[in-house]
Amino acid sequence: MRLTTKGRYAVTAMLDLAIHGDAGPVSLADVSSRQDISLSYLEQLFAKLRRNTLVSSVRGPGGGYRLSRPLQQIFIAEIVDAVNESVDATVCGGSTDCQQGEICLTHHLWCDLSDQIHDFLSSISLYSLVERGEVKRISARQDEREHDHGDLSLREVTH
Amino acid sequence: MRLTTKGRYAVTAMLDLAIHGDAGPVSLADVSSRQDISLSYLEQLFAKLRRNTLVSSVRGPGGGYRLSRPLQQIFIAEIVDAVNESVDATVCGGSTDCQQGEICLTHHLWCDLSDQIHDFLSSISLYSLVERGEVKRISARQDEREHDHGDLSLREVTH
DNA sequence: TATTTAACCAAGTAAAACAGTGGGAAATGG
DNA sequence: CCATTTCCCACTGTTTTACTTGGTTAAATA
Repeated sequence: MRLTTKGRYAVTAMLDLAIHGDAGPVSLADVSSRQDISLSYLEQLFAKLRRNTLVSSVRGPGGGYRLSRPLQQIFIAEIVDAVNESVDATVCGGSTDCQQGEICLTHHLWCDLSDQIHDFLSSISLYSLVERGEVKRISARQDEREHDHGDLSLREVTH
Repeated sequence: MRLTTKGRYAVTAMLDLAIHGDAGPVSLADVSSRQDISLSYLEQLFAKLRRNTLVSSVRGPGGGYRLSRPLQQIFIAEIVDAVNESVDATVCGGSTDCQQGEICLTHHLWCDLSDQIHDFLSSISLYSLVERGEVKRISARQDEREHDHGDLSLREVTH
C-alpha cells in the first residue's frame, strides 16, 4: 500500500487547479509557489496525470494545465492511482499468489482494506473539496501570501 | 501513511499465534516456516510487539511467544501501529503545521482518511479473523504442508 | 553440569522508493 | 526573435525496507 507525499502533492496540485482554473490554464510555476512544491517534481507528477487524462496542457506563454473534466467528475482515488501504481494493500496485487503460488493467511483482510480505502477516496470529488469551508479559508490565506511576495506570474503584476 | 510488508508480516504472525497458541507458547521458528517469513526479521518485529505489550515471551526450550490478551481484545490497528510508527496519512502527524508552520490545503482530507483506515482496522480483532472460513481453510493447508516437510519443532516429532 | 533450545540484541547491507535537481529540448504567443 | 511554459531525460542524496550475520543470555533437559 502506497500513500505518500507523492499522492498528497498530486491531490494538492489538482485542488489548486480546481480553485484557480476559472481564468484559463494554470502554470506549474504558480502551483509551485502557492503550494511549496518543487517545480520539476510537479512536472513529473503532471506527466502522469496527463497520461491518465486527468489534465490537459497548453504550451507557451499564458499556458499551463487545466482539468480535463468537470470538478464533480474527478475523484481523489483517480489522482492517487495516477501517480502511484495503486492504492492496493495486498502483496500480490489481488492475484491470490502471495505465498509461494498460493493465497496467504491475511489476503482477504488486505483486500477488504484496499476496498475500504478506495471506496472512501472514490467518494470524494474535487468539487466536494473546493466547497469545504476550511479549503476556502486556507486558499484565501495562500492568495494573500502570494500577493505579499509578488513573485508570481507576470499576468497579475505587469500593467 | 505507512502500510507495507512490515505491518502485513506482523498481522500474519500474530494470527499464526492466535491459531496455534492453544497448546502453549509458539516459537518464531514455527511461525517462520509456516508463514515463510525470515526468522531474524520476525525477531525484530516481535521485539516491537513485546514492547507494546501485545505478546509475552517464554525463553528456553519449549518456549516462544503467546498473546498477552484474549483474541477478542487484540485489534489489527494495534498490531500495525506497534511495528510501524503510525497509520497516519498526514505529513504533519496531525499537528496542522504542514505548510511552513501553517495548515496545508488538503490537511483535513488526509485526517479523514487516517480516521477511516484506523476505524476500519480497529473494528477487526484477531478473534474475528480466526473465525473466518477462508482463514481456517488456508491455515489447514499450511498445517498440511508443514507435515509434508516435517522440518518443524521437535515437540511434534519426538516420541 | 553440559547441551540444546529458544528469546534477545546489535550492526550491517542490498535494493528500492522517495523527493528533488539540472539541463536541455520543443511548442507557442507577443 | 524572444520569453514563457510544457515536455523529457538522467542523475543524486536520503530514507526505508527486508533481510543477514554473529553473537549473548535465560531456561529446560539429558
